[in-house]
Formats: sequence, structure tokens, C-alpha cells
Amino acid sequence: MSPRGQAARAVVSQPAVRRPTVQDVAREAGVSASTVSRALHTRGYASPAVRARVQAAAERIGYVTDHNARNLRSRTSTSIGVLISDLRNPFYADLAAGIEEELRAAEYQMVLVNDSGNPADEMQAAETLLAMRVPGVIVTPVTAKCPQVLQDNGVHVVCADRELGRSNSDVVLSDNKTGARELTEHLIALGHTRIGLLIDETKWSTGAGRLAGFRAAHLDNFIDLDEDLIAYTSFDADAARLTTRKLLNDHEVTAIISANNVLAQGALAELKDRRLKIPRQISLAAYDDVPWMSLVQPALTTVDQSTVEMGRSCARLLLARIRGELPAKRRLIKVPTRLVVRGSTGPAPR
Amino acid sequence: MSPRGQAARAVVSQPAVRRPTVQDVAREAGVSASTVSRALHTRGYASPAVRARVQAAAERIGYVTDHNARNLRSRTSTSIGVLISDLRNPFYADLAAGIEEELRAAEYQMVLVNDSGNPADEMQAAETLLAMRVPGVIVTPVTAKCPQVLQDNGVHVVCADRELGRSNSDVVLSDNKTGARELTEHLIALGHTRIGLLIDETKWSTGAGRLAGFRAAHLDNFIDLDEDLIAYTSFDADAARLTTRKLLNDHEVTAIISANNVLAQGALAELKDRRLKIPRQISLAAYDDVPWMSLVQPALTTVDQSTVEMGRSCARLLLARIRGELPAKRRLIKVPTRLVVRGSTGPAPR
DNA sequence: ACCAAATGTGGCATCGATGCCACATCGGCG
DNA sequence: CGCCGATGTGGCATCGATGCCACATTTGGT
Repeated sequence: MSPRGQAARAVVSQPAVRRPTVQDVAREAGVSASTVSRALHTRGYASPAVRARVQAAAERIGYVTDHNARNLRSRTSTSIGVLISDLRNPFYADLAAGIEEELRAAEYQMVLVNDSGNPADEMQAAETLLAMRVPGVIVTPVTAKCPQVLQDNGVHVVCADRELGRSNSDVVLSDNKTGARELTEHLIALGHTRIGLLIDETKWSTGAGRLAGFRAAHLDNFIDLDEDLIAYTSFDADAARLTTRKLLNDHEVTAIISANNVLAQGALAELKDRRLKIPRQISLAAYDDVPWMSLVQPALTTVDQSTVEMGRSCARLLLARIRGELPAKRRLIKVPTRLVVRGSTGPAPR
Repeated sequence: MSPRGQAARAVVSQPAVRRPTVQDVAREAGVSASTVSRALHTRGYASPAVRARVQAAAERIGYVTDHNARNLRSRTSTSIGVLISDLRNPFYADLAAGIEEELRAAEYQMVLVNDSGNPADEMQAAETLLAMRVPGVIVTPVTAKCPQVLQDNGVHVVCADRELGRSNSDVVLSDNKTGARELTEHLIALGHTRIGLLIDETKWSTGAGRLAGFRAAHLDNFIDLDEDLIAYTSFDADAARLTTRKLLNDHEVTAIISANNVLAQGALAELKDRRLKIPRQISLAAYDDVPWMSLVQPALTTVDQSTVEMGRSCARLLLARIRGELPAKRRLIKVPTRLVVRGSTGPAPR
């Protein structure tokens, strides 16, 4: 019976329930809407008596503030955007978990987007977050453009895990160089001099830092680093496996360091496939400790980068920034790492 | 210098940028605000020429729709709440990843909340989502009250992974009974008759279903099930390890099935600790295939419940419901499982 | 007692996009 | 040649909460 509706609209199930508004609460409590607003929101003045009365009334009729209206009017929002590359990778999941925990404690919400490491998806997500008028975003950036656009629009940005070029956003990083150096030195101390490094990228601060730590350890210990032992690979486990195969075929190495948890998976698969005894014949170690690494036999020696804590740091930093508690200068937080020695690393053979 | 401000408000960094509104776009394109709205939003009539002109104008001045205003006025929202128990558990991470993927494809956003399996946090989150006026929520419920409250407020709910009592919400489940039965029968076919089941809960459909499948397999194969072999434990790996220890001490079992991925971790730890040869001395299998299970030696035989696909299903179902494409009757989707036989299960000893 | 300051509450406009209707314009057909 | 419907556009009110100010009332000081 739509009067003159042209395109008959799809039948959308109605919200059905009319939700109470401040007006309703006001009537119920016998005060004005303004007073209700002040009484429910902590900030603002209202006598204890009125406040109690209003709260009781709100409770009674099941009033729940409309965030949309609130956000619109007050030009703020308690939703925070979180842009990560792969939720299925425990690193990002832990990061997100840490962020969520801290945000929730501060009564903020997390809008999580998986950009799959894809620049187009990342920009798309940034646009969506702008539309939501979020006051801040935490991102493991794929492109420098994304944080840039967000900032240009007045959104606070914290980059997590990596830094792209010279941005001026706050950033929280693992202490990649130190972590990688300690891991490498651990192997050197065990007598290894020919150590392969499996790494997927060095354009971002993450890979660059880990590579730098690897180099530094060699330098400090007066070991000539054979550049061919730096095995560049793609970011998935299968590629890492093939690269490991090639590395083992072409070079004599007594130990392998994988630059992240995914690559470690490929490396381990190849070593097992070759029935190499770890650590007797070859040692294996990885940057980024994730749960499976302590379940395999032998358990892997790793660098634990306290990923959940990194997430928390990101959130705390962002919130502080939003609240205006920080000086203008960009802040860089380096989260310390911890070397976790397990069974997969041992004395160099021979 | 605040004129008569009482509680001096915290200095909050201003949004700084005034974002363009439809009015601005209207001026730029030489049309009215209404027209801009129609031209940008696909629905509604606008001549191709105007539409192009408006879009160009919007692009030029960097206009981005304000979701808050849109949501408020049109009483809709494209944010979907997702309430899960533990993002760090790969099961939930995969579920969330599947959900996010499907939501993003439909231009919806995911607001993710970790309730830690805690009823209070769960209700708190439900309230927040009500405040956000989300049209739907996907939840792995802890309490029946949560889906109930949401529904009472006109929010569509899809329960994922488990069902609590007699709710009338849509639900997406793994085919627990069949999966568990197949896994158990696989062991029975290998000659096992004394199989321990490590399980943490049976109040929810998840545990109940898996237990039922375990029983059914015994029944169908005319094996008397010793009730003592059903080892009830708590939901963490450490507890599972202790329970496994007790199970092994008190009973002769030739195989152990763990009802989920976390418990498997505990069971495996205990078996390794006892230096039991898997599968020669004892077989181990688990419900819920997660990545580490194929990395350990021997790799674990599991039931893969296609978690990511479950997540996608949840999202598809919810969106269909929101769009009003579904009949009123509640829908139950059982996602089929797949038995993945690996090295951890073998013939029963003796 | 009287006035000033402190305190608490109500009124009203407003945030930005959109639903709804009125109306201008155009083309087609009798 | 004029009327009517189709088509496209503009005007205006509205979603719900809150910022800001005015004003009523109380308190305290002298």
C-alpha cells in the first residue's frame, strides 16, 4: 500500500522497540532533559538527590544513551579504530587483545579492521574510520599514506610494530635491534659463525631493525658476515620453507634465525622434512615468541616481544594523546624484548 | 581564563579540522543539500549528470559522510557488535576473522569486545552495543541473559559456537556430535576401547554435543563406556594437564581425546613430560584443529571445524536477518566438520 | 536583614544527514 | 495546443543528546 513509493523498499525488520530518550527519563524523574543529561553523565552539576532520582528513573525505564546522538552533538566519540594486517596471526591477535583490554578499561570501543596488508583495503578502512569520526586510530601501517590521511583529518594516530619513513605519528615498537642482537649473540656464544637469517622485508623499521641487530652482533664479535646468508623471502610460510631449502642447499649454515613467527613455521617444516636433528645438527631460533613455539619438540629459542603489552601501550598512548595529556612532540615507545632460550639452540656442530 | 567554568575541563586537543558537510558539497556543486544526499547515497533519484557533479565536488573538498549523523537520522547503523571470549585463542581469532571479512565485504564494521568468558563483562558489553544502536550482534554467549537483553531491545542476535538453553536467536554451531563421533570412531577402528575424554564443560551445547558424540560412538560399536574415563576439567591448559595426569595415574587408557584446542595443549604437555611415545604407547586427538597441531611431532589428529567459515556464516546470517530477508523462524546452521588424521593416532597397543 | 556569591535547574539552539513532501520542468499524447 | 504524468530538485522538520546561558533559589557574611 505504499502511497507513491517508487522503488518498493526492501522489507526491513523494524527496530520494533522504541527506545526511551532523555525526555522520557526527564518525565519519569520530574526534571528537565538538561538535568537528566547532567545527572547521568558524570561531568556537570546536579544535586546528589536529583542524580539518584534520575538514575533510578533511567534504570526503571531501561534508558540507554544513544551514542550517535551524543557523538554528533558533542563532537567526540569513544570508538577507536584498529587496523591490523592479519587477525589470524597470533602476533596481531595478541596486539589487538592488548589494545582491546586497555580500551575497554577506559570505556572505549574497538572497531577492528583487517587490512590483509593490502594498501587499498587499508585506505578504504581509513575512510570508514573517518566517517565514524573516531578520535584515534591504532594501525600497523602498510602505507605511509594511511596514517598521513588520518592525521590530516585531525585523527590521532599511533603506529604499532612498525614505522614507515618519516611520519610524525606516535609509534610503539618492539626493540627490534636489541632483540635481534641478543638472539644472534646467543648463537654466537654457542660457537655459531655461519648463521642464516630468514627475513621478508627490510623496508619497514621492523625488518630493518632486526637485520641491523643481526649485523651488529656479528660486528661486535668480529665475525665476517657473509651477505649471502641473509635470505630474503616472501611473507608466507610456504615461501619461507622454499627459501630455507635454498639456503641449506647453497650454503653451510649451523643455525637459522627467522625474523618472525610465520617464517619460523616454514623453516621448521623444512628442517623436519630433512630430518635434521635440532639443535645437534642445526640450531633454529625465531623473533616473536608465539605459543606453538613452546609446544614443538624441541621448543624454540625466541625473542619474546611482549605483544599484548605492546598493544596496551598503544592504547594507553593513544588515549593520553586524545585527552591532550601529552606534549606536541611525537612519542616513540620501545617495548623491551626478552630472550627466551629453549631447546632448539645448542652448540655449533664440529 | 575560563569565564565561570567550575571544574576546569581537561584540555582536550581539538579536532582542529572542520570537516566539510553536505552543505559545503551542495554549495560547491551548486545544488541543494537534499540532492547531495541522494546523489552520494546510491538509493534515491538524481540525474547522472548531477550525481557525477556532486561526487566530483565531494571528492574535491574531501567530504566524508558523518556516520553519527546518518545513523541518528536514519535509525540504522552499519556497526555490528562481536562479543567473544578470548581473542588470544586461535579459535576465537579465526571466528572473528571470518566475521570481519564478511562484514567488511558488505560495508559493515566490526566492534569487537573480549568478554573473557565473564558474565559481568558480557553484560557490560551488551549495554555498550545497545548504546551504539547496532542493528545486530554476534556472540559466543556466556550467559543466556545477554542475547536475551539484546533481543528484547530489538537487536538481532546470532549465537556462535554454542547455544545456551532455549534461546530464540539464530545460531551457528559446529556439528559437534558428528565430529566427536567420527573422531571417536576413528580411534575405535584402530582398536582402542579405553579412551579418555578431556572435557571442560557440558552445560553448553558445545561440550554436550561433543560428549554425546563420544558416547554415541561407543554405543554404536558396542563398547561399554567407563564413565570414569570422562575427565572433567577446568578451561585452562594447566588444569587440563593436571587432569590428564590424574587420568593416566588412575586409569589405563590407550588414547585421549581433548574436547578443544586449549585442553589439548595440557594433555600434550603431560604426555611429553612422561616421555610416552605417541602414538605407539598412547594416541592423542583433539577437537578443533589449530595451526600448532600440525607443527608438533607427531602432528595431531583433529576435527577441523572450519572456524573461519563459521565466522563467515554468522555474519552472512546476521546480515540477512537485518535486511529482513529471512522468515521469522529461528535458524540453526550446523557447519560440517572434517576429520583430519595425522600422526598422533595409531593402533591400540597390545 | 539585605546583598552578593554560590548553587542548581530549565530553555533553547544545535550537531549533520536525511525522510518526506511540494513543486518546477519536460516530454508525450490526444 | 493544452493537459497530465513522469522525473528531478529544493525546503523543512527531525533524529536524541548536550552546550550554553539565564534565572530561581539558597547560603553566608556583616
